[in-house]
Amino acid sequence: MRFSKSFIPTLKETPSEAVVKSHILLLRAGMIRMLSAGIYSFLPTGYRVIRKISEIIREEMDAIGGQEFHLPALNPKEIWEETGRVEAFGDILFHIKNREYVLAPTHEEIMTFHARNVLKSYKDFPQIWYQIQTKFRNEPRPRSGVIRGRQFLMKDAYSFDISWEGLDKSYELHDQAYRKIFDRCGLKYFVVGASSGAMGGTGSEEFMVKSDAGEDTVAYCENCGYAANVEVAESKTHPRGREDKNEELREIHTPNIRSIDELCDFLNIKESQCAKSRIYVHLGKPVLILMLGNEEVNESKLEKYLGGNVRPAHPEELVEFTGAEAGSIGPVGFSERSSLKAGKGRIIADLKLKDANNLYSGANKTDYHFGGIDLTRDAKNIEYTDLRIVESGEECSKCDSKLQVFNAIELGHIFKLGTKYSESMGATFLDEKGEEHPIIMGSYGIGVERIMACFIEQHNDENGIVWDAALAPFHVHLMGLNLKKEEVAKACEEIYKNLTDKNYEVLYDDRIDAQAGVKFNDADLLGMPLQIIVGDKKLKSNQVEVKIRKTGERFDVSLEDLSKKLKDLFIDHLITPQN
RNA sequence: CGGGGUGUAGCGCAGCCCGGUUAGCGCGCUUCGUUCGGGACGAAGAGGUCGGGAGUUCGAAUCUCCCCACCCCGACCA
Repeated sequence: MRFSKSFIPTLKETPSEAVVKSHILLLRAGMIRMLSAGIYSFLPTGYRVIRKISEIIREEMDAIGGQEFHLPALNPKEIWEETGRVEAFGDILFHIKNREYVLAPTHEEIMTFHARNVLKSYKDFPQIWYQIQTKFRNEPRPRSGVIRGRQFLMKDAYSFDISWEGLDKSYELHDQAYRKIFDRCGLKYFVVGASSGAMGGTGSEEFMVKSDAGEDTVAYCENCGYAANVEVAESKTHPRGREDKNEELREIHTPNIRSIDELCDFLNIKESQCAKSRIYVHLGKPVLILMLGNEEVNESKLEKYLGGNVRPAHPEELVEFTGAEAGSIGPVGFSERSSLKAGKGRIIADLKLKDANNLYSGANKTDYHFGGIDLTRDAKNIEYTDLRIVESGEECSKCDSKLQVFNAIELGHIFKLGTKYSESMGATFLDEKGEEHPIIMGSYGIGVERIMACFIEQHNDENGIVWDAALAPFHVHLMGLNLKKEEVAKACEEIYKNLTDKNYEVLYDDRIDAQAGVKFNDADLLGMPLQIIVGDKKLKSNQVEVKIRKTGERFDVSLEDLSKKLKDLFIDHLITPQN
């Protein structure tokens, strides 16, 4: 490709809307442009990268027996109503105004629709169906360039099995395929256990890349490799325990004290002497959650424990359920009180509070707290479970090392869906005995643009992007300096033809009026793995210069040796070592 | 959806508080010349509904109100 004939609008300055590195570099390198918030156009160079990523994904999906589909993004709304997901997605789902269509945010329904019409016999299984296709999600706040958009490319795959063992196998195949895909793309990633959230299902793993631009928070143990989304992450819990001298329960007047901090200041006590209460509503009933000190409730863990969605109680409900306003709520007398109005109120406490005594907590009377609370004496039937959000530096639950907690970008997610969609949509098969069963499904996604963005996040320097050969828009960036000199132009044309004939993808900077510095800077910004620099001085001794973008290493090569040298370089140096 | 911020030429910005010739600057772009291995120099040019609408005023980029877009933090994130 000739630079002078290409649309590669590089930018010298950083556009003001870009904050994260990959976004800045994608814009500056002329690979993407924003059309609207969270909606990006891929320019030719950027789209070449997308195609390379897609091709790697195809090869690995095909290798596990996947069959590629291309489903419509425009979907009849009624299919989405079969599974109740029009409501579940809410405002995230784009609706078409002048016909009853929605823009698909994912494709479980459509794949299940096709499966139920065709996969009728146990002999038809297993199946793996996938596509690489545009998804639409009305994100309230798109951000970080292509990392979170309203329209994005996703490789989504779906497995159909007749047994749970079959699902395990399909899931395992995807796990292996995903590792190969991310390895081939040159990404450093790790795999975490995750909450399956509203997708429903029985198990899931996320493929994550550590990044400050990430929107997920994960806990990771370097020592044993334990990794989990903080939604589900566990650490070694040490209950605060009991103090020897057991105090009497006593009421304390605490005017205008609302927070644990204020309570500690007011009574001159430590956080570890306090139990914070939060009221959640689960299936219409109040549940009191007790946390040690100022620790936050992990709502994902709570939902998992209770089974079903929870929401924090509204201020009016607090008074109704407890008789007190926020800040004065506590476990003592809660169950008895709420039994009058809304059914027996459960109390669920974090494991750190297991059987603790001498605690301070709200008295369920505004502006009053209790001191000397003994959870084994003063509140009945407390359930204990892990409800904390893991923090950096806590002990790993699997070994004795310390956990790190950091942000990460989710690249891929694999789910064991089970029968959620097949049951609601009536996708069944007949087994050998002629009995009907719902198909057992899995669902597996990869964010294609995110691979590109994450790669750039991990492979850049102050001058620009540093591509590996696998994803680079071109293998070689050929530069002719001062092309007004005939011998330079002639040599460049020969090299260009020669390398192109050998199936190298060459970007030839043939701009006549661009200065050397401009070409060097654009080449570093665009970041092809190899640069070939042709200048008149070295050409006099029949040599050109080769520069390895990644290392900055440069050396002279004679024209005759050039293609052999390139071959060696591509084999030896230009693929990032895998995980 | 809550909080904060920005919107002036393709890009980056100044001007706005305190209204007043023809709205500036750097980069980029066009033409000519010189240069030619790390974003060169000189000269001459082109390019603007100052985000949109309404209002105040003799006069609005500037003041007021409404709307829109975009960014950041939070909430949300199947």
